[in-house]
Amino acid sequence: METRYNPREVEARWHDQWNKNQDFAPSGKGKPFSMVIPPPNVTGALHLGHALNDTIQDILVRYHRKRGYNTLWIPGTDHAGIATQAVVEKRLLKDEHKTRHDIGREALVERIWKWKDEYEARITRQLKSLGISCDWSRQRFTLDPVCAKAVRHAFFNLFKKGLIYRGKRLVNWDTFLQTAVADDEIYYENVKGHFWTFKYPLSDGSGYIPVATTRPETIMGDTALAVHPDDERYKKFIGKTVRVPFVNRDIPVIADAILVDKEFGTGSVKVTPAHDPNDYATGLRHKLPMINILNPDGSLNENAGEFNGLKGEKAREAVVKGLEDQGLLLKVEDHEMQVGHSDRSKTTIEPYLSDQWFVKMEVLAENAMNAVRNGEVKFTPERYARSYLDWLGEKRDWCISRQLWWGHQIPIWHCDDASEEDLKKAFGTREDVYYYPAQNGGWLICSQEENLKDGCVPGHKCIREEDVLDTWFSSALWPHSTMGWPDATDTLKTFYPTSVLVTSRDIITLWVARMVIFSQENMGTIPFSHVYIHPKIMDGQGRTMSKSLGNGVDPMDIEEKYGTDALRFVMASLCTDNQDVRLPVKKEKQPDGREINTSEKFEIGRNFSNKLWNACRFLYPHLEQAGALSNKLLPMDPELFALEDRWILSRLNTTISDATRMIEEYRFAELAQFLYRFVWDDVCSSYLEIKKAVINREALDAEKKNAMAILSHVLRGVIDLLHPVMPFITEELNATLFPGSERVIRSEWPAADKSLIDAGIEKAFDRAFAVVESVRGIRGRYGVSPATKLASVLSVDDDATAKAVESCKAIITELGGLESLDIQVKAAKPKFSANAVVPGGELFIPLKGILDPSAEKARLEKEIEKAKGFAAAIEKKLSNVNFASKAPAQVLEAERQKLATQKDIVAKDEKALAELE
RNA sequence: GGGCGAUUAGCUCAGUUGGUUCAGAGCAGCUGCCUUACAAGCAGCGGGUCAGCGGUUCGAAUCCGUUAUCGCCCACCA
Repeated sequence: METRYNPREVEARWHDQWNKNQDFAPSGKGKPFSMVIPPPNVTGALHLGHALNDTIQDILVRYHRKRGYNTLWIPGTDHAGIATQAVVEKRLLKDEHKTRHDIGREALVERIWKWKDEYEARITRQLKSLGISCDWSRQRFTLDPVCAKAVRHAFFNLFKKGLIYRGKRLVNWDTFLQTAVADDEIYYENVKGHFWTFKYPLSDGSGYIPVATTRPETIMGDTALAVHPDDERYKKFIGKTVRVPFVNRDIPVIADAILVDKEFGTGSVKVTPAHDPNDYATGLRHKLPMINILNPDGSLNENAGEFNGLKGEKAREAVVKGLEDQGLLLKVEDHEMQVGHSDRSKTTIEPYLSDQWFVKMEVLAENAMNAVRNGEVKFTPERYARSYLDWLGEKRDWCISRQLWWGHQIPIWHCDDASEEDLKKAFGTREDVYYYPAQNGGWLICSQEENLKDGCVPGHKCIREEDVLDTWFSSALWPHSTMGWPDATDTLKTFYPTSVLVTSRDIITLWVARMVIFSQENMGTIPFSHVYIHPKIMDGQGRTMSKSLGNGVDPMDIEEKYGTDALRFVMASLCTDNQDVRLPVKKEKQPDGREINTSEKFEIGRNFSNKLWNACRFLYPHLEQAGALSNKLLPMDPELFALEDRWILSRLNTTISDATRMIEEYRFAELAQFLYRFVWDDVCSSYLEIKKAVINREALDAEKKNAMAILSHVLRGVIDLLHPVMPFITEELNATLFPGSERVIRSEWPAADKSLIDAGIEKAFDRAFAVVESVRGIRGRYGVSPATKLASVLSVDDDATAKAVESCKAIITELGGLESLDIQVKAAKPKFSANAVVPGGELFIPLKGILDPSAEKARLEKEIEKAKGFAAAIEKKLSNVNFASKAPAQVLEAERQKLATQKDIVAKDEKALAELE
């Protein structure tokens, strides 16, 4: 074995092995455990957030596989509609100075597919490199034929039930991409603007009502002027009409207490239902006309009269000037406001009235809420159930249409001039076609088929809807579409619903909630019973990692630098109950000249791998000598057990039960920490060091052989327990130390043997360890090298203690580097010796010529003072009547014990002080 | 504006039902070691009024209230 763990070479080998043996495929035996991967967007490469998400899932999958579950994890990627189209369009513009309209729908979509192929391949490479054990033979893409079929069927079902409708709605319009953008794809920015107050003239010429606005250019779209019903200033105008400047339309003055705040501005509001969300709601309340004054590109249209064709700031200036010319402008104030911008194009969002498709949420949302309320779907941490419920509780209809070219084209055909008879004749009793009359005449025909052929309604034109579906529509089907729904596949039968969904908090509403909804609709059941929400990784300053900030970390860089297991270990360590975790990022030049983002936080993972590796490397020849390098564990002989042997077995079994619990409870940071402690502290620092003398014996005596048997048991456990987190190194070590045994990915998860867990032994060990620490402390104080073997005397208070300590003698002499340990009841302090008070006794180490009496005096005095102070505090507490009467007996006893200990320290140190000269 | 988190050592974070030697880990710092498994290591040391204030309690990092700062989600002011 090499002196350092070499991840690259080992990882390559195990990728091959797992692949060759199809270890990631379901075993076909046992209870099912299944998951679907949250499909990464094909917009770009994976980042650290994915690494974390996928590591956690893989831990769960590998654990359950080892527990004997029939385990399936389905991988795949998401077409990410608008995001992907936007990156490809941006590139088109940059490289060729062309827009999508220059090359047309077909050519653009073709280019996006190419992009997708490139990035899907890259993402898949990254995922595989992480060692995650998905069944790659089932890899899906949200736009592939299997998923497309599911989408058509889901749409069809909802359409037939009347849960999908088409309507005019105010949407967030991206004037650059010319598409509706979802609320969550908008960010707000503070923009310095103005607040214009002008006169709204009454139609009858009797005066005006002052009104203030930040958007004067929308005035041509006004269809009412609203005031507060209780506003004395304007009460008298309610029911009258005012005249819209420029277009000379009369519009009513209405009373609306929801829209209008008496105290704000002029206390009057111009209502433009087609171009403002609040006005839109007001328009619906008062049944106002909605006049669209914008073209899709954001310029004013013919409804704007003389301003037709003007856009943005120009339009605004022209309108303000017009108002001024007519003497209507009263004042201009500076005003800062929040303006919505499209996340994709970074341009200003216009509220815009357009034809869109919606899913009715009323009933669907209620059902999905119930699933969480009644505990069918459980969130971990629990608090996240709240964001889910709050969001669904709004029951806002979901706008599912997008004016894009990349995505699932809506399976609707418009037929404007056919009669119902024509349709009946064309489609007869077909169950895969459903139609109903459109609001403004004609028919909407929905088909489960891929494409209705031209001439499907003889003599009438059927034109396919151009819009595509919101990406989340196909993502919402992911758990069952990946398993082949709507076909009744064996996979669905065996593995649906899935067991756990692992994701991050930002898509609880967008994705998690919608999966529940669609699963309930399509499958009649929930899609998963547990949702584990893991923290989000931020940079050292608490900022989201992003391309634009340049603070993102590429998992593959980390794998190369530290090893994949190291990356995975650190990912698990980050998974606390927290909502964010910070990872300080550091730029670093690589030997090849490349600059990468990395973090010192990964060192612990690499060091840990190396530690484990070296422990095994050390033991290897000795295990070989003992005949333990085999797929059969050497039997242990309990007769020969020393204290440390029983201790390490107790620790092992405690760790088994802890680790199991941690995974079951999604406490991955603790899992990583427990395993780290066990391997580093218990096995390496303690057990191996204690046993070193035995291990290094040349001859294989019974004691050594037993030690090697114990160590193989311990290593067997470590390898199995660590495997879900660190799959590569554990397979490699298993193959080395237990040749011929089953691969760790398949071997059984260990069960804790409760009979070997012994708190008494762990306590005895702790006492021995306290003595060791005293020895080390004395060495540190006097700079005595650990290589210098020391003679020592351990004075104990009574025979019982002497006997107990005798059983730990090996521990103390080995770890303390002692030449001798003379255990005596109430021993006299040897001359020139340093002392240390330990539980039940006192340790003396003669240090003639080294001991510095004055330094020793100062130390003892300090220690005495400290112990006295502490003792006084405890006495005070004990003398408190309330404490004595109310605290539980255990606590009282513990306090008395502590007091005795402190008093003991004082007595012994004082004696030592007296004997110093 | 509504909701949810966070605030503990220089940095990143633990601290599971309130028990005081329970203030911890890793990293960073300092001291000493190439002690034949591991310098990606070993041994030791220093370092924190647990954000502030108030309350409950015999007892609070832990429970309640409140303030401050930071972050996230949702809704958004004509």
